[in-house]
Amino acid sequence: MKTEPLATIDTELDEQITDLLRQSDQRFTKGRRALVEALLAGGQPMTIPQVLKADTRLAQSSAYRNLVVLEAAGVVTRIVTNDDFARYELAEHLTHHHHHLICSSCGDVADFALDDQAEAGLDKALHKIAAATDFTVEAHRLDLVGVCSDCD
Amino acid sequence: MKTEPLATIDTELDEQITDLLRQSDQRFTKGRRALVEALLAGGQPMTIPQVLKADTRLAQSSAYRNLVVLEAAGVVTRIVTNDDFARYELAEHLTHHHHHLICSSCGDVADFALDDQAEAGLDKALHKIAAATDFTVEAHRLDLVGVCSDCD
DNA sequence: TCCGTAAATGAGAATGACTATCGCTTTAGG
DNA sequence: CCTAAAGCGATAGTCATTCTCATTTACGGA
Repeated sequence: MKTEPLATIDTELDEQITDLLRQSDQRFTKGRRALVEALLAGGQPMTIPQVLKADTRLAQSSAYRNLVVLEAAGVVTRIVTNDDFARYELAEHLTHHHHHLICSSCGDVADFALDDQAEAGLDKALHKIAAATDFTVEAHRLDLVGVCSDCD
Repeated sequence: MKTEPLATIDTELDEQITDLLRQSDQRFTKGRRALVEALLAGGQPMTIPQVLKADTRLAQSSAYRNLVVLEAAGVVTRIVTNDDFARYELAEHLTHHHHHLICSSCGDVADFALDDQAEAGLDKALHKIAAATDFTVEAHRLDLVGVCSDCD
């Protein structure tokens, strides 16, 4: 595995990820670093084929396996839309809270953020709901479903 | 295909569905009616195995095929979580706008509604976002992810 | 009511994203 | 430098979902 990163993982991020992995008794290996770099460079949730294409040094089986490891460690998030492939992106606590624009035609996903006021209002409403159910709420997920400009 | 419905489709709903299907050049056949009845009786998003178990007269291949037809016609909605099975429920315009509580452990899904004020605020914020993107927004999807009481 | 045709059905085969296996390689750490 | 455990990657396997196709059903005209 050579080292010609698609994107640079700064020291802070590196330490955060190393830490998260260590908590799952896992190492931040070159292959896993390459995955994170590819996701970082991608700038949007990526399917495994996209990741493999972005960095042809990655083996398919290892990519699948390591993305599972990274997800279990809380480093990446798996997003599942209606198309055939799952998508991955860096977890929110390594980036920032955001939401998704999902194309109902091609399944592509882009990120967007709600303004603070709207997010706060949403949070408040959600807390009320959470309190009224027997669910232990961990997170909320807000997606906009539509048709992207490519498919239009 | 006998007729011993799990739930009763009232005349209005029947007409709505027949209409939706007709718009896709499809008929509201007995098998499709049985699917809708099973979903209606289920009261929550159901996997195909659950549907088949609820009505053993249904053939697996037909259930899969007809749920695709019903989805294309806008009669049902396909919900995909992180577990292995897709789930289906009656489309919102046949029921009412609502959201989902998704169990991150078992994948089970329950419905909930936001109070009107919160929903209105969310809608407003979302419209602003939609206007700022090159997405043609069709719908929004808000899920709460957590752990259900069974898995806790 | 009786056909003829087109759609729907259902049993089984095929597809393909994803997972498991397993021998080889790399790494940590004494 | 050595050793044991962890990671790697090629390949085989799994299983939800889709496809195939022969049979059955149902709509519409005569």
